[in-house]
Amino acid sequence: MSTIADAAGVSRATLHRHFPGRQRLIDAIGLEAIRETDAAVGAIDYAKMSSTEYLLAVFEAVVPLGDRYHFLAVTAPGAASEEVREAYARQIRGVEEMVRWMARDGVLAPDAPVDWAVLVIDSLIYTAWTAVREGSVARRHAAALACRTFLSGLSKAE
Amino acid sequence: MSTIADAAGVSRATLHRHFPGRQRLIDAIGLEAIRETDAAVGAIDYAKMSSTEYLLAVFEAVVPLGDRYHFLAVTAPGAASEEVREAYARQIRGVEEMVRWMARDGVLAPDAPVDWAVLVIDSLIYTAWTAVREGSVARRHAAALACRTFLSGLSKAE
DNA sequence: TTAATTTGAGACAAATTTGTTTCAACCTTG
DNA sequence: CAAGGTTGAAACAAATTTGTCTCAAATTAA
Repeated sequence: MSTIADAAGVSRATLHRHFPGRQRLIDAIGLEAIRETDAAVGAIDYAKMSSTEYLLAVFEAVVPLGDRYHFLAVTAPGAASEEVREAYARQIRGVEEMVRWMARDGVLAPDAPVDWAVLVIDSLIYTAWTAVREGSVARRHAAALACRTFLSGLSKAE
Repeated sequence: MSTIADAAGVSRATLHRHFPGRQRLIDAIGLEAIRETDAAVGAIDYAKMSSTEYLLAVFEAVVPLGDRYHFLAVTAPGAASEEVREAYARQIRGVEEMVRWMARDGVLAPDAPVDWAVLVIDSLIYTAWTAVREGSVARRHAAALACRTFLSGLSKAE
């Protein structure tokens, strides 16, 4: 708590005033992460695009929020309330829907398991954010690189 | 510490006897994880194979150890000693060498950044282990699926 | 069997973390 | 300016975690 207060540039007392108790803080972070992710993804107008264009747009929208996403994937399941975990599960189902869309469109290989695709997308989002963070990949290239990696991998196309 | 002792089926006192202090325990876990990973990868006879065959062999060897790998990637950097972090960095450089080998062989796309490839391999190892763990992917298929995802992605080949 | 080692349970002190409260200083708003 | 509200610093109690120690029971070795 005191580390968080310091990082927020606020006293420990104030942190407790805003979020009475550790649990409340964790839940608030989780809900905020979900809210921001939903907002970013919800702003995409998927009516106008193909499923792969949508995938790219999702990467573009979510990669910059990578740490929030990661919080939900790693910390929340262990420490957040049932409510947050449920909202996160809803988000995962959203990714699943996107994968099914791509599958229906014939974009995905028929033998690619949906669950696996969802996990790979999740991890590529976090990996792309990590790569930007540590300076391995330029911010403006990260989403496209992740998208391409998901679709065609990194081997030489031929 | 008491959670770990319980999980190990051992009393808290005994845990402290074997690893005097939290730091020593974390370091011991890190070193053991590195040792096991090195052993698994070192047993591969790369002289006989192509770079992609080697990649698959590495996935086969490391995916089953996924949680150890993840410990190094997530917990160790924050809490382990400099020694462990250094050994982990050495391991990452090993992955980097493998990627360069694939690049020299012309297997990788020339515009695929090496650092990105390394990060993707890392994350696919953990993702594959996760998928097995949660039952999304059969244990015997996980490594091959991860390898294929890395090389050609999940889109329909055409 | 006997001796040596290792273990678990429990008590204990110390350190760390958490949560609360008070009060003076500092904003905001009217 | 004046009132109402928010903040940081500090002190404080309570809870949790960590680390140590002792001793009886159990395991292992001789």
